[in-house]
Amino acid sequence: MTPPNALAQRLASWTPLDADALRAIERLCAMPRRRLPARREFLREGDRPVQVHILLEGWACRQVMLPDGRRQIVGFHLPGDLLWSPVGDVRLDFSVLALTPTTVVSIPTGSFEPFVSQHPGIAEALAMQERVSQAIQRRWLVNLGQRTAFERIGHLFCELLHRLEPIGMAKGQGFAFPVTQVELAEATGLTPVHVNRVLRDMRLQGLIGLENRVLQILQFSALAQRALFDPGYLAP
Amino acid sequence: MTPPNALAQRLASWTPLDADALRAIERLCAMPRRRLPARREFLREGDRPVQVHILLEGWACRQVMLPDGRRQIVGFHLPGDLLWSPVGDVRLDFSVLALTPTTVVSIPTGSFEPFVSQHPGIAEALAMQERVSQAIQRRWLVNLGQRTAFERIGHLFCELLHRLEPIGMAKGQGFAFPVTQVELAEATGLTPVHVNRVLRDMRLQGLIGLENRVLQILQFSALAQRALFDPGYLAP
DNA sequence: CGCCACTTTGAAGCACTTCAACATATGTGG
DNA sequence: CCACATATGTTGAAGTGCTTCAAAGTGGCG
Repeated sequence: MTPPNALAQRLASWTPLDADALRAIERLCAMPRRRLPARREFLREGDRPVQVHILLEGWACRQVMLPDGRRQIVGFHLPGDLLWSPVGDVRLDFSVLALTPTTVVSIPTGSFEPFVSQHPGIAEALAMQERVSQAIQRRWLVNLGQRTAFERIGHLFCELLHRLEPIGMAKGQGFAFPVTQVELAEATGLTPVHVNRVLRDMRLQGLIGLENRVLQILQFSALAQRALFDPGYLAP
Repeated sequence: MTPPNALAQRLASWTPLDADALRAIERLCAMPRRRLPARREFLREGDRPVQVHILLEGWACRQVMLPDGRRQIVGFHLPGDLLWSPVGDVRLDFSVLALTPTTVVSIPTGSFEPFVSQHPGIAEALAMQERVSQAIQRRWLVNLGQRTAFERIGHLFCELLHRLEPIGMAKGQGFAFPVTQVELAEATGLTPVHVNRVLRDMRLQGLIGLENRVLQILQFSALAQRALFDPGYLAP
């Protein structure tokens, strides 16, 4: 389904990569993979994973739980995303959950580090991808802090379209959207009930279509404008 | 006032550093410094700084502005924090503003990279500090998404006490707190009016004292409990 | 078929906002 | 050093965006 080299496609979108680097990435993705069913927890808060984990196929999310059961989704992961790379003996302060059936490749740090240092182009691409991830995280903070429910959801939809396009997972203005309304609520800091009402309004206004887990953004520019979406933070 | 080597103090709190590494940090901090008055913008959204900027003295904050004037503070910077290090040609998606008079040291990338690679201990300490910064960012997201006004403010106070302690900027349970109520509102996604009322409640309940820009946490464990604060994410 | 997860809608409530006014610090120029 | 302007803090009253509670409808899957 997804081309085997989602990672190569992502990295190449940041910096041009030569054939040598692309072959190296292929080799890396040939390492032991793991397939997970939807809704399976892959990494758990408190773990100290010793490998580099990269998502190759499917959607996943990062979440933090509070002791009283409240849960916040702090990010969505798409193919080519770095789920985690160990540093020192830092513990995971979040969990990673598959949202669809996924494929993850797990690379021993001992194989990953020389690989990166031997290919400066790849190192730079990884660094840029990391910076963009951080920018996305900041933008989520702005969303939760300053935006209305409509803006939060609209902004998320615009962001996802922009992230899915370069990896070939968008068809025109639409894409497969495996996130339930409950999860959408946990990502936007709203209640599922209110998410449902906002989605209804967006549909009634002809801005989006959402059926059978497929999201169509029918009027992108109108939605982007009302959600104050500016893609500048997603691409250097 | 602040010891000249706030950076050394911070890095050493992550990994033991030998005398050689400490001398190297001294040399680094001897590079051209800049002093800024309070409320001066240091880095501006859209900039492409070419140097590594490290905060040595004073408080600063990161903020993102929306086109309609709404503003979100996405983080507070304390002495020893890395304000920015350039990667590729990524643009800043946020601004950095001094909250007190500050001292910043700006190091050319050409001097910084060899310095890091020659001292693996420092590289590791920097990497851990970076990871903790990201964990803080995630925790802020959880705050804005899931927590009540009381919990947001209480959690922030607990976090700041924990961050200020290891750099010697806390006296017992108190510390200088240069953040205005307007800024506190912009950091917590609330209105200044409501921040004021929550602070009044905290005072009336004997949890905190806040006068003349000095914050006293009078009952830390009670505040931490009511704010669901768990310091695990701040230290490995 | 029947279960369970997800979606949808209504009605009532509340945490936080908005608006407005005043009080208190902070700073600045004459 | 005072007079004035401006930033910051404080309080009240009214409004609202979102939540909470409750119930019913829909769809996928063993």
